[in-house]
Amino acid sequence: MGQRGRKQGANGEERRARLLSIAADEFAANGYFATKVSQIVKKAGVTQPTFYLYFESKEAIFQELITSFRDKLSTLTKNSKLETGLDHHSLPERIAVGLTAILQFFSENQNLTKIGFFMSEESEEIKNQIAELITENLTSEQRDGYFRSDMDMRTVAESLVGIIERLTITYLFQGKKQPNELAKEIINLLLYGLQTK
Amino acid sequence: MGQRGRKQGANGEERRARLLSIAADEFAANGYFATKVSQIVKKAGVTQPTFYLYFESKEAIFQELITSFRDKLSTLTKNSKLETGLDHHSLPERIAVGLTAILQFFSENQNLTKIGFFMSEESEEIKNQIAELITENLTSEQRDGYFRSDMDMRTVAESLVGIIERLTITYLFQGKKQPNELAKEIINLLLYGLQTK
Amino acid sequence: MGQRGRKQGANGEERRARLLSIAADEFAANGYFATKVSQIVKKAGVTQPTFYLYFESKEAIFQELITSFRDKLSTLTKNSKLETGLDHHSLPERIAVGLTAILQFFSENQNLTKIGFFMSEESEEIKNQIAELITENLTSEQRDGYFRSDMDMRTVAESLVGIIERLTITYLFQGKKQPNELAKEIINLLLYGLQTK
Amino acid sequence: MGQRGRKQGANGEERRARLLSIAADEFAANGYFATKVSQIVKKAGVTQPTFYLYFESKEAIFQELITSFRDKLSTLTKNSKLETGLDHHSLPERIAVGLTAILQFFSENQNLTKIGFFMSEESEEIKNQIAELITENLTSEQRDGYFRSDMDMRTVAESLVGIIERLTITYLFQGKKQPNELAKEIINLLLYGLQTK
DNA sequence: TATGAATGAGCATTCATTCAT
DNA sequence: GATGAATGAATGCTCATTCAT
Repeated sequence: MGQRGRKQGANGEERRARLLSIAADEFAANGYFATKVSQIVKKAGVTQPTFYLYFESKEAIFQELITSFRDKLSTLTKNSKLETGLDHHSLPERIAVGLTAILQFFSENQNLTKIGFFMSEESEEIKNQIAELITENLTSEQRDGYFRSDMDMRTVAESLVGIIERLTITYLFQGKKQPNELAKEIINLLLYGLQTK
Repeated sequence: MGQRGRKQGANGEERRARLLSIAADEFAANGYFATKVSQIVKKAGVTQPTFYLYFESKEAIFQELITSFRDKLSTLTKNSKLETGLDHHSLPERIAVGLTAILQFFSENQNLTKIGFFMSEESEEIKNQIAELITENLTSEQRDGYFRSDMDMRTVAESLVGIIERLTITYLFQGKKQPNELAKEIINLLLYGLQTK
Repeated sequence: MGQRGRKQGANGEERRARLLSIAADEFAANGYFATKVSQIVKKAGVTQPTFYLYFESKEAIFQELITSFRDKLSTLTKNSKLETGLDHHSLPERIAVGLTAILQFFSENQNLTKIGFFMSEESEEIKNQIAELITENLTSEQRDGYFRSDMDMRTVAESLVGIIERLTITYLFQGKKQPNELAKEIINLLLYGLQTK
Repeated sequence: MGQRGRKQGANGEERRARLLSIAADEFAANGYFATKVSQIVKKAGVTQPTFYLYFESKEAIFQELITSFRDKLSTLTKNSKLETGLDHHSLPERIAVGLTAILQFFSENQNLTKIGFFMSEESEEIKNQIAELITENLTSEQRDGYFRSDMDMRTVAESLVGIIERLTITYLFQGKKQPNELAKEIINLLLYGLQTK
């Protein structure tokens, strides 16, 4: 036997997944344009035509990564909505749960996050979508009396997105802080502010 | 006569500035890779060799734009440092001054801001630099007792940078809010937080 | 059961014929180069390796179609030779018989005719061969006194081939005229000409 | 001086014309698909980008050749219309003038003729257009009493086109007959037919 | 100072064909 | 007999950059 001329256990699905993963590495490292199909296939140990066996085009594989990111993030964001009837004491830690999950996802999927959140033309759109979802959650929570009533929750949501994206890069991706730590700090800042007590 | 084949009053300096400005338009609109030197010169009404008379390369003109952005932003950020001895009442509006100036600059230089803040490989570096400067300011201000002492000012600075970048795109560039309005909202959020009073 | 993954009753011969027929469709519709083996097999519901089980190559299947056309046409042309001893009255309709048979064949085998007569590199050769055969017939018939003796029968034969090919496309393939009608018109023109009587 | 790195006297227009001419050679010899841009530029002694300096694409240069052929042929065909009031004696030689001009054009532009008349997807369209123009001429001439009134002139026109295309290939392009000879023979056949007098 | 003309180097994509099973 | 998977070898086209003038 010996699998001559073929990578160990490389059936179609695996090959596809492997290409997708390597493509994510490359796109994340070099950006869309500087990433060459030739590099991807080289690292995957296949030839160029094989690439086109699994993906329509370079653009298509990139889109697939983005869509994957967007879908997962959407779900996580929707799931982070607070239930009603919480008492104010438990609020911070309840919020932390959803935020930690999102940061955890970013932490575990750095390449995907870089691509979807920072390098694609759709990044803005994705962030807008997330901000929109967060706005819905916050507004609803504001009505439940969890937050000050004199603030525009869309602005808060956009700010939160900005904070998340920035701290994700500077702390999470650098391994300087853990998702739950970061979540707590963000919440601490956003709930109580900087003012001297 | 005498000006045939040449734009009215297009001496070297003007031509250079014109190229730089058009390049900023193009880079901001299409990104680095999708912007072609051929497009820039076409819009500028000059030939390709002329472009290389003024700029070393496509990369070089891009860098020049970035450097210009970085320098101006650095200066503004440094200038936003608070003087000592302020009383707590005037704090918010004093902070707003510097922040407004920065947002004003972004608002008036959208192309440059897009390029320097959102599309270049140096964007991270620039934001880090800004965050560093802000951290210094905040830490100093914290020591002056303006802010809670139990918060890591680097994290706050990074958060602030994130908020600024996000609101710049979603509100400032859309013309939805003015620099000073936005500055106030940001400060309001960061000083007092979301908690129900 | 037992036929799973295989078209009902698709034994080797049938499958081969099916591929041949579909290939004829495709070649006739799109030409040699624009026809892809992948298309042919897709329409035939088989895989590419199966194609190569029945045919040496894309070129080979094309050649087989051409050869088939050429052989059938040769036979028909040879059969259209007039017998000796005809009287001049019956001449036109006797000629019409052979010509009709050829046009009938074209009409019933449009794909094959397009391929063999109009799209292959051998088309010229095929037409030459037909012209040669017709020349023999005409010359023989000229010797029998059926035609003017002052005309070069090779030129006439080539002209006839030209007329046939043109009217085949413009009338026969469009369904505008029937083989026997067309035959009569051609003969009418070639025998009596355009001159005002 | 010495024109180093540049072909003798190769300004833009000449280069373009040279490429066009070589492309005509190649297309005529090998067909559209088998002709590679790389071959054309090699024979022209330029690089591939130079090709794209003058032509949008391989398709575009091919179309330019076809359009050129079509336009010239259209003009010649229109010019071949007979004036009214000719007496029947001079008819044949008057017809011969226009036909000779067309054949002369084919003879002097073999490559262009091959491409436009025999190898392009538009060939049918071009022939139809020519047949249409000829039909107009013939019908008008028929009304002037030059031709039998019981024949459908569209059919005759198509037949004439068929004859012309065939004899062009077999006699003209082979150098076996001159345009005027061929014109006379065609007219002789079409006017008087094959019948024994 | 300015340009018409040219190119080196590269890239995404295609397709007929072939193994190993 | 049949196929899932793979590829060798091209090919059209692009673009930043540079001469010769």
